[in-house]
Amino acid sequence: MAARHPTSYRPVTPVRDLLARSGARITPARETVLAILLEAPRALSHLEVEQAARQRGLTADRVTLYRVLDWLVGQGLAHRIEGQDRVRRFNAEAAVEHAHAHFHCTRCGQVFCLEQPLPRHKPQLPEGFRFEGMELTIRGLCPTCSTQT
Amino acid sequence: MAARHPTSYRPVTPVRDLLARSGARITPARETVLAILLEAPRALSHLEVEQAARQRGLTADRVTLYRVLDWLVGQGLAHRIEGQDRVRRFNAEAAVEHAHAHFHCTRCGQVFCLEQPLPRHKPQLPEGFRFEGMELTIRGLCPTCSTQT
DNA sequence: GACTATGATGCAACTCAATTGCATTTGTGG
DNA sequence: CCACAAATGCAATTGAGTTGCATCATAGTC
Ligand SMILES: [Mn+2]
Ligand SMILES: [Mn+2]
Ligand SMILES: [Zn+2]
Ligand SMILES: [Zn+2]
Repeated sequence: MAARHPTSYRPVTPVRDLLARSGARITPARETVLAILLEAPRALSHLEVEQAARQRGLTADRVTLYRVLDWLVGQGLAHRIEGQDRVRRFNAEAAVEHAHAHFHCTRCGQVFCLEQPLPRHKPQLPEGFRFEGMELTIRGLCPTCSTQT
Repeated sequence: MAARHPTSYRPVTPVRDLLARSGARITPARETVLAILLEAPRALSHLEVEQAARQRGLTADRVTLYRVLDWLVGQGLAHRIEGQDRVRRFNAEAAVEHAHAHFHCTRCGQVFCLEQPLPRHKPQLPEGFRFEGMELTIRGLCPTCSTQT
């Protein structure tokens, strides 16, 4: 409920709401990073998250951002895409389940989430293998890069 | 054709044959690495290749192995799988086209090539995106790891 | 078989994302 | 407001992969 003291008042944003469900602490770093991921049109690298965080006035250490990103993934609030360039990228888990493919631009490195759903059925695996999840990544050129020399 | 001098005789193995087609030089490092990849039952990391190479008596530098692996990929003689652990793994391009999925064990890190073919059709992409290729990686536990505590 | 040009290798230093250990700070339930 | 677990900051470290440049070896030519 709203506090009486204006200085302690903080609106319950959707972001804080999402974080609250985890039962863990709501910290500025977690709030800011999740907000960034939710608003991003594509998956962001740690570096991109760091820059966006600075723009929002967050002065968190690089390591904290790494830890926040990992934590968000662990909470199911974000997912992680492994690029072809050894850089991990993240975006918020949309309300819709994470069952979409990703597009990795081989020129600029950007990663886009595609509408393209993954094959719905679990793939046939040889005897003894246990399924956990799958990732479909398409390589190619993004609209910007494909129109350049 | 076979040389007359036994000391200079070298059999034309399938490996040398494959390398010869590239038009580039046939070197011990290239021969050994390609042989290793061809015989491997799964995709190997640079480190695994290095160890296998040592066992075969090849004393090549780490950097050379990196360069050989890249070169093999460039020649279409091998393909590269990007793991979830920021480690690249390689295996020889089978005679059959490389259109199979890979399985990445989340416990031991091993990568297996699956029979499972990729979706044959190019996926539908939003306007402006250009397709180059795709990679389907399944996460889970390998037979060995799935039977352990 | 020796000669040579060019492509391959060795070596050391470097890059860069990500991780770890530990001291300090901070969010939150009571 | 307090206590304490949880989160953060900082510095050092890891580990895969890359780069520049000097040296060496393959394969074509004589
Ligand atoms: Mn996504
Ligand atoms: Mn394969
Ligand atoms: Zn691009
Ligand atoms: Zn395993």
